[in-house]
Amino acid sequence: MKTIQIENAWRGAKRCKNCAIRHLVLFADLDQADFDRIHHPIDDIEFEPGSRIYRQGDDMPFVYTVRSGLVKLEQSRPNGDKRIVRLLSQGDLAGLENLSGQVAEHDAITMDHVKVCRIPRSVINSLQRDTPNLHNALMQRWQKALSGADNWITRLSTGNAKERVARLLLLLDENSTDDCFFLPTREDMGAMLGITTESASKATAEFRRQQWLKPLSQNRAWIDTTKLHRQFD
Amino acid sequence: MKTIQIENAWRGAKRCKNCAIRHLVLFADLDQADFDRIHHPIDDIEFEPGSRIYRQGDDMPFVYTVRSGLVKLEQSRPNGDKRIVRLLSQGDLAGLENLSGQVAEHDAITMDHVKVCRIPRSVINSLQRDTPNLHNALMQRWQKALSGADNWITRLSTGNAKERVARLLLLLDENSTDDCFFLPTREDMGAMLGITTESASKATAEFRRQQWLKPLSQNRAWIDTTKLHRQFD
DNA sequence: CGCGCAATTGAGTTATATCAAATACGGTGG
DNA sequence: CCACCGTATTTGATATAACTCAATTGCGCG
Repeated sequence: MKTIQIENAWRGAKRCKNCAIRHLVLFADLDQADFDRIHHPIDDIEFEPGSRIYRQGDDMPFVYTVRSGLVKLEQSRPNGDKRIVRLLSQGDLAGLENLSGQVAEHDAITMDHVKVCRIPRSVINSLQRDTPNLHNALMQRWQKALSGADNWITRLSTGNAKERVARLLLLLDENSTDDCFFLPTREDMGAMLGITTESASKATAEFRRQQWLKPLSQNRAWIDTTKLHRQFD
Repeated sequence: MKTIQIENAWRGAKRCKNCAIRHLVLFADLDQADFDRIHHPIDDIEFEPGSRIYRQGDDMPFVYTVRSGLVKLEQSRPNGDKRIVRLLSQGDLAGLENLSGQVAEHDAITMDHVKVCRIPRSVINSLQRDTPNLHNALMQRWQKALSGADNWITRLSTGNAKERVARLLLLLDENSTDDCFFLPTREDMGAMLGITTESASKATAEFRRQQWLKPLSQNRAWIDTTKLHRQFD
């Protein structure tokens, strides 16, 4: 469990410019000259569900681009229980705070099977000097993260338990490209919403009875967005 | 009520470089040449308590540096009630999202008597091209805002009502340069913590009975940080 | 088939929201 | 300076929602 496989070590990032999801990632607007400036390896890494990408307090000279799957950022409280403060999916950056040399503020843990690119801080910093486009891309990530954090408070940490679960499902559904989406464990729901595992379970169970939520395969589900939205948002 | 006074219109920002709190603000590391590049007015504005600096949805070509006082950023929920998602104090930036041309995501409302500098987006954007120091300063603001948002979730939106109030008081105390700090209304406490006004009131009243909290003048208070921390954090 | 973990369900307890009333406070005008 | 008014705060009683604890069910995997 929680093994890490390094698939490809791209010495010099020769294949970054052919990346299938390059339009989504930090390097979207880089040109050939920019890629030539990358002199440190960008590694392509896969994680199985439940792996820890990095740990709160780690001093790591990397940021991670999520290529596929879902990653949770969670903080531990002094009493030991954890609160999930953000979800990352395709195109998002994990470990932004590492860019300015600060230690990681969260545990980053995969919920799915996850593929990431591990980008050395030095690559970002050296590119920043020469490529204004990277600045814009970075600023957009900051902005998206911050606006997501605000939403997390307003939508997921406000109202009663059923409302919160409903809004979480709607959020997961919105962010999914598919017509179904990843359904977290009840424990993770609780840690995201600031409610207990049992309360999360009771809410999802009721939604299923109402036919507003239909579990499909393992960890995947579909929701009737119209009905859920009308009831709770 | 809610009047706005423009104190000084600094055509060209001639006095920015003599700003008393320049070491705290976005322009900390700018040099003479940088200041010479500022060709749009940076206005110094004062607000009385309860004024709205900008409104959710506004498309404003400005960011605001808080020079003194306390500003709350709040979002309205569809049902009409509001949730405060962040507090800004000296040196913080309000309206960061305006930099990338997006509309304001919050109402920005003063809790105190507040002084801000209103900086046109164009000033930031043109300086960004030439001064890498500004980039670093901006990135630090993004990072601080994001880390504050995470704390907001982990510390202020988790646990029971008394814990939340205690942690809010501790946070306000930490951020205060003084040995006393600004004590929000119970309604604002509720909007920050996701609890009702009455619950916020009951918690603060009990803390006062326990002598852990001592109101001083209007809106100002002192806490026994050791005792509060031992009890609730 | 049975094991282990996650999810569900239920009963009992506690905390918080709700509603209503009383009190304190600051500001205003006489 | 004092009386009054509106607002914020405090307090209490009750209803409701969430938590806690425990037991049961469901499910995937070996």
